[in-house]
Amino acid sequence: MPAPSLNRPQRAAVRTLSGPLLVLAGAGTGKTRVITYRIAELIKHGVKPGRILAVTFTNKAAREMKERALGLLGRKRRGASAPEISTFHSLCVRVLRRHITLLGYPSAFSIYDRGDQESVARSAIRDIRVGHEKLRPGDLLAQISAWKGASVHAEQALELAETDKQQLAAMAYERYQAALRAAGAVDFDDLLLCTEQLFREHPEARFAEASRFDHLLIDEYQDTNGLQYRIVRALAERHRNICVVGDDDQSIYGWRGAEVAHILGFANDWPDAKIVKLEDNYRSREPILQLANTLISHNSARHDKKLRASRGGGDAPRFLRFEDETAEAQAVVREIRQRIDATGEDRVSPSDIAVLFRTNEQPRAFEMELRRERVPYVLVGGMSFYDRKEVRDLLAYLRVLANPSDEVSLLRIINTPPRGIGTGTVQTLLSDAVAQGQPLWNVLPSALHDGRVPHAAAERIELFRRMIDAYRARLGQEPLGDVLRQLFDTIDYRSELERVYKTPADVEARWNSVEELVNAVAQYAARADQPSLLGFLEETALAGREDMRDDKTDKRQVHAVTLMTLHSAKGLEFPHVYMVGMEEGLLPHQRSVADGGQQIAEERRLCYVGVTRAQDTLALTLSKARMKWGKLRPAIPSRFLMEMRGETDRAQRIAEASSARHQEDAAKHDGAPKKRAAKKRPAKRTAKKRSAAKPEKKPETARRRATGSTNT
DNA sequence: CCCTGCGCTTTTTTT
DNA sequence: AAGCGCAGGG
Repeated sequence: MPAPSLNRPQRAAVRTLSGPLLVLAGAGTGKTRVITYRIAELIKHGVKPGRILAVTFTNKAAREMKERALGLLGRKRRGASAPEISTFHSLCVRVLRRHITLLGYPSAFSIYDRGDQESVARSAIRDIRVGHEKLRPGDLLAQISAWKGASVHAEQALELAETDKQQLAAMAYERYQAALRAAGAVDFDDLLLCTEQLFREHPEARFAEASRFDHLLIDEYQDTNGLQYRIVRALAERHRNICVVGDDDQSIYGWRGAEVAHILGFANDWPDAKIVKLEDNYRSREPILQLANTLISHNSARHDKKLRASRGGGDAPRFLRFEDETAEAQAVVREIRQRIDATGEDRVSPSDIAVLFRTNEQPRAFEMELRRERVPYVLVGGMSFYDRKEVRDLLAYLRVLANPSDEVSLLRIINTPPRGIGTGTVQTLLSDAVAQGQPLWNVLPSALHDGRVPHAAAERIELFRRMIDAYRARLGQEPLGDVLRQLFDTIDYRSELERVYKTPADVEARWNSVEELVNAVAQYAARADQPSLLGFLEETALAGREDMRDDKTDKRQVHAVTLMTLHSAKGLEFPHVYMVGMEEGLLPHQRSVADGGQQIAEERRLCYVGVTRAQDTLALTLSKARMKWGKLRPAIPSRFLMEMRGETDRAQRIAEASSARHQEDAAKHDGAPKKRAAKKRPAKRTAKKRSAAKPEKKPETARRRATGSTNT
């Protein structure tokens, strides 16, 4: 790796080897490079690598940083201990593995991902409903996440809840959390929440963890939430060697509880902090940076800084408008094709191109066109390997082996493949489990004596239970890969695939995933120091959204156009960027238009992040109309397009038009349920049936009702 | 118990 | 347009 020289402020940051250090750095100024060089510098000055902890935003960033830091030190050091570089979540998992029993969780706790969380959320809200005021799993999870980010536990949420919806969510939160605890499971937020609680309630554990490191470095500090902030403080208060790096203009995770106040208040938290500003942008050509600077200047509450472009020249960014999203995708993809096919200096490698968008439904049209034009592409954050149904099924088996209390996983596999244990039987057993306050797994043996469970089903359950137990017993004894292969053989998953999927090609594709999973386990077993099923599951849970580190996929990706959301693009750069769907309702997103102020500012930062990803060329595209639920809707150009060109008045008018339209939509949305309720007889009937138990939708009654149903 | 088809709802970003 | 829940037949 060539070592480009550092400029003066960068050097100053790298050479500050102790004490609190804040690096306030704009986009493309070499933030990550400062951290990497500083790690290498510390080691050169005799700090043991193992005493350094660096925290990054993604696992991918962590891997890359580790590579580079070790590269700077030369190969001979590779054998020695390495600095610890990981995400907050990985860090917390490791802490919790050592201490979580102090909090009453099993040491083999499961980590629930989004899909698992939705299952739990769904059953938590099942009968919490007042009038037409209902809660959707997604809404509940968002609210819970917001509370957890602010360290609000379930019991406190009830008191804090203000709106009716929040009241409902608070009640569901209690159930949700109870279900997780009963399953010996934690969700992603719990990883942080539990760690914070551990540090607060068990000083000896905090001391042990804080003593592992003498230097702490944190990248993307503007995106830390309250939990992360307190964990950082707990870890750094002893040695005070804390270096944080970030850019307040790139704070885009406010919805997850991130607060810019943490980076802006760093100097207050650590009064002796040294502050370094980086304002020389080495990434983007001057006209691109100009656009970005003008755009972000529309945000009022920010640390004022102007980025200087060190790369002059370059084309002015283009603004392109199309009839609809199909035309938009066609035009962009056709242009990409031409750039790839060009000869000589104009030739562009697919991997130098990125298409950035706001929401996950946008790439659909682009995928279609890219396939049609046979342009290689990678969709980042889309359906990953670990989201495939067959992989999730088999992973559920593994998770039950590791932790039989894991109810979501147990429910998923108890009749997959179908083995004659129907929903009726499962419901009976589930209510037994609830009545006895036991995990479902523990009441399975009682099925044989439970008169309500059909004899045939009870026998199937017993077979299933013994099978799982037998494999559990083999876990520590035989190689992991062998055990799993035989397990998948025993349940005859191959036949299940043949039954469900009609064409041989489908079956083959699905079976390939199964084999890939077995391979992934084998690879893990070969790589890990002390391979364990738990370790494997932990890796898949934390890195699941990323692509598997499969050589084949890696090679394909090297030559592919990147499709991703603006959020995933943070920290990356591409020579050629297309920002698509630059419309009101998408960017800024509808839900931010509703709230105005704060939220629009975050959308503006998101747009800023997008623009500053581009090195050489940038195209911003939009459609005049866009399909929504099968209907074509006219679109308003994004106010940000006007803002970045300095047309502030026009931007203002668009903002007004956009809110007006949002009001209309909201009115329509509110009116619709009335119509539906009036139109539909069946709806009335259900309402009548329930009416005996269902009073008006008052908050207090709502609480009583839903609390009552918690017991059932 | 298991499968199919119909109708209803659907509005963001992710470790 | 698509995924989910529910009803009805094998």
